[in-house]
Amino acid sequence: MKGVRPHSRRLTLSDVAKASGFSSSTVSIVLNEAPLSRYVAAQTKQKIRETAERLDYRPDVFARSLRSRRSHTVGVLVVDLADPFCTLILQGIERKLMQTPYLPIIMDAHNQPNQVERYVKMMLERRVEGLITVANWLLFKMEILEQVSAHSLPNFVVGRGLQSSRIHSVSADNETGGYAAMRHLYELGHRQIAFIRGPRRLADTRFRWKGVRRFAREHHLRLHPKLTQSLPETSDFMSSFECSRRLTIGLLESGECFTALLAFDDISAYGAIRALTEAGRQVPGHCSVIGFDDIPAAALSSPGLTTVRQPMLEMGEYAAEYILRSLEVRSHELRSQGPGSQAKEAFRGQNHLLAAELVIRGSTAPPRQQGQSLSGAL
Amino acid sequence: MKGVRPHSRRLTLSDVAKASGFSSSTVSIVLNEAPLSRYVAAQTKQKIRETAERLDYRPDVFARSLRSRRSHTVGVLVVDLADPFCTLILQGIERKLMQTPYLPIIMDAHNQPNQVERYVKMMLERRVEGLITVANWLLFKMEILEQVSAHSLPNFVVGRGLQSSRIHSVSADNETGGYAAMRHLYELGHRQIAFIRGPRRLADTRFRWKGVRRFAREHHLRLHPKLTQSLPETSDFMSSFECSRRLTIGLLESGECFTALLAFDDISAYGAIRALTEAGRQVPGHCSVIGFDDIPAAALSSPGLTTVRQPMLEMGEYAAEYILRSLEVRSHELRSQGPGSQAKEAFRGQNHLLAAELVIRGSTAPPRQQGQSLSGAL
DNA sequence: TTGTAAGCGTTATCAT
DNA sequence: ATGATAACGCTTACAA
Repeated sequence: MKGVRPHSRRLTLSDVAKASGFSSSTVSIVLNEAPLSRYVAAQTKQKIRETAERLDYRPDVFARSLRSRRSHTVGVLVVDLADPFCTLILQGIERKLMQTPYLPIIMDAHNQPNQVERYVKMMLERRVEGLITVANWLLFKMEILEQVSAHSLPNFVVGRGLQSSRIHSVSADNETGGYAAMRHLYELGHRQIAFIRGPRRLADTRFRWKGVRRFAREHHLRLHPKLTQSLPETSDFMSSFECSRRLTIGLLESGECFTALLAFDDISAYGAIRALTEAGRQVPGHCSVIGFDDIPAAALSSPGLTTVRQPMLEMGEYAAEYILRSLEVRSHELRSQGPGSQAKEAFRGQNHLLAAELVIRGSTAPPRQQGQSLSGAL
Repeated sequence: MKGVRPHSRRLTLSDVAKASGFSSSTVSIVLNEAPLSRYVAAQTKQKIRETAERLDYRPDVFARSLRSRRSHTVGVLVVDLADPFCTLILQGIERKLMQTPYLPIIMDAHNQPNQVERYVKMMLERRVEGLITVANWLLFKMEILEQVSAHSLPNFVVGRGLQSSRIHSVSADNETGGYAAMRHLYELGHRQIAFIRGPRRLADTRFRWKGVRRFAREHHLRLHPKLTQSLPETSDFMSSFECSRRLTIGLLESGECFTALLAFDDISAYGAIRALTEAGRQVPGHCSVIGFDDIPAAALSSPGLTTVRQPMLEMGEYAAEYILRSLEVRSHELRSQGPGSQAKEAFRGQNHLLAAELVIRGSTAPPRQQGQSLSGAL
């Protein structure tokens, strides 16, 4: 038989059964710690576990899934992995799932709506037991996700823009965030504030703006319409850099005076900063800039970007927790043969909000009086 | 039967068989376009495809994998997803795999060596047909990956730091990159250049430095040891920001004169910039700074960061291609029953290098004469 | 307390 | 050209 590779056949359950002297059912029951294993003698368990260990037995996931109808996987659909907003959310999800037998199956739609659809289908085919969608920039049709709910799988959306849907979700408290950003600028002494709002259709845009307006109302601050611009309905998160830069140039050329600029998010804040510095205005010397999100770059740049942090790690963890809990509820239902309970509904609200926290860095400062020194600009 | 959910049983192959009037073997052969399908009448094929389509038949991946011993998945192990260096690589991998029946299974080790080990095992258990490791910051033991090779699966590493291993890999041409960075500074007129080198143990560090030294030698430029600092052996990519900032402060305090600084990577470049601006030095006005990698933030900050771009997308694509090709070779081997051929070895070299390209942005400029104007600093 | 046996939905090897 | 039939490795009634 020289030349023929032995191709050592994989070790199966019945190998362990033979080696331990018990039947494969007993072995299966013991190794899975199935309910029935309560009735198996401690000695037997011990022996079985030992031999399994000794032989380094690894169950075949496919056979197991085929038979048990469970995949022990959770689908994670990322609309665009390149968006820095996403990665921490993913880490949050993974961190939670790591402690469980569930494995996240991550797919990246590259910001292409048809990929989203394709991947949802693939997820379903791969029999994920739940789906988490990380929607950084929500311009794909939510209806696609209804398929998942139709299969009565736990379905959850984390991140931007979910407004009216029956799908549970978590996002940062945009309104309070917008409010906090405004207050920060106000407390520094700014009264002439320019705004780069997000795309109008985005729910986030509206919520943040609501917070801004609420603060303005409470403090008798007039929001000058000429200082208020909106990003176009772009599909690509990166394009908002360039759009924001253009809008800021327009703001500058309009001749209107402003000492601070509140941007929709960090990317657009950087676009604004680029326009300002190109026009010879220092940040924060001549103009303070504040963003939203706290993407990793915000801590890197000089000056650091003052921003409103979305708790992305926590959002990811929350999403994973939701799925885990739903799965738990479900298996209880099955066990008790009861009809669908509404225990799941108890999960704090349809769209949960996590606090957004102001992170003060170097891009904001008190407005400078005319003629004041240029030094100490940082 | 009221109250009992019908729980509509999944549609199986034999359902399609019955509906189309053929046996399940024929249906299977046709739907898979197996070799044997060449002998199936065109009419039959047509009919079978139609009914499968009509019933919206979806094969069960688990049954299929169990039987065929193939998973059609490729494992992608990311050492740390939060590293901006990784995401584009991932997108490159995915972009390539998208066009094939292979699905990437992405796992993120959160920069924890024991997670790497655990996930490699899980990958193996999930029967991935190949493994791509995205090693942004290589401080875990490569030996873990030997397990994969031991299972005689295609095994590939993309990114930083692979030096001496039998595992194939792709990385940017660090030496040429270092050389290009040097040349750029030199051509701008810089002669007093400070260096923040990477951790000594990292292969990347050595290659980049080699390029730097080669340029210096060729142009009779003396590299002042006092201006040459090394980052410590950190495990976390983000900590290099702070380390670099500290080293730069030291450089500044040493009183040595330098008009440009060449950093190990973009993160450390930003650390240096922070130190410089905090010390009141403008970039590039008083000091030019150049990085390495071209992480997304490099285009966002103002001034934009001049850097040496690692072609991450291409590196990812290359990795996926390697796996795909290996898989192809393998199935040919199986078909021809031959012993392991060395066709695989023909894949351009053990460690393939992709060109690193200089990206000139705003953080580098000609050195300024003493007393020159401050304006136009960008 | 443990063993027997019947599938899960495919694919592959034979026949015909 | 197409159809039986036997695995693949596991879980789970049910039997003992």
